[in-house]
Amino acid sequence: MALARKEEFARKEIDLADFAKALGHPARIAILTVLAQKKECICGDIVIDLPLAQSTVSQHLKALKEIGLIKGTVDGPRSRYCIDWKVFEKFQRQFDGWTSKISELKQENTC
Amino acid sequence: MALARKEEFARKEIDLADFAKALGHPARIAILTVLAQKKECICGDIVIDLPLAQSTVSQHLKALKEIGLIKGTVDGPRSRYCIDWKVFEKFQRQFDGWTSKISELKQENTC
DNA sequence: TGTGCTAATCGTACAAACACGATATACGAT
DNA sequence: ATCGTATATCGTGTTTGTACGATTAGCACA
Repeated sequence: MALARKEEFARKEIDLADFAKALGHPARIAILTVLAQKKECICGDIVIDLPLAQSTVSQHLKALKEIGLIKGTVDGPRSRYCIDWKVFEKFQRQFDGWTSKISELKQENTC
Repeated sequence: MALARKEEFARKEIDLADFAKALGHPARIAILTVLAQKKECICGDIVIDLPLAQSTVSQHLKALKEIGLIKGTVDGPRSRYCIDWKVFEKFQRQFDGWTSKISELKQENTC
């Protein structure tokens, strides 16, 4: 990233990009999908489902947690994760807003 | 990426992640937004709008082109770019499909 | 044929992402 | 107290992304 020009963009663009970036790896897509379909989602269950080492999965979980898409609680010796639907839906609305905005602006193009 | 375990995920997950990744930088969000609102979008116009060097913008354009979200044509000494709405909408549908799928599976969670 | 413009590509530097094994931590059970 | 299990974190190597200046390539026009 050399010198993170990122900050010079509009807040909206940065937020949207961060959300997209969080979904920008198949492992994280897979994790969210797994989390959605299990009621009690323990870290180990996810590790089994993915073709990755435990430590790598842990990293992806951390990334999703940092952006707020998932929450985690400690339950004895294990960790339970779940999607934070409030955050998820916020991002979804934001994304929808952006796509419908640019779709409205859509013009017949010249190329 | 060490050794690109990426290939071991499902095609659907990879496609979705690639799309998200393409949107995973504010510059590329900004580029698409600009492209949507101009009929004749010349590379130079985009460069002026962004806080980045010409060569860097060119790289981002290339990335968007590679995944198919935009098309480019040469027009004399300049380059014209536009969104490939067919591709854009394809990805949008894919994303919608995924979000509604996981929303349906949504359970009251335990954490 | 040369000049001037636009945009792509090259080379480079640095930062971040990805992946793993090894280790540390935290807890339950014995 | 000890052991076993589950998960997080650390250290490390490799790859990819981001950014820039410099150069190249293409085209229009004098």
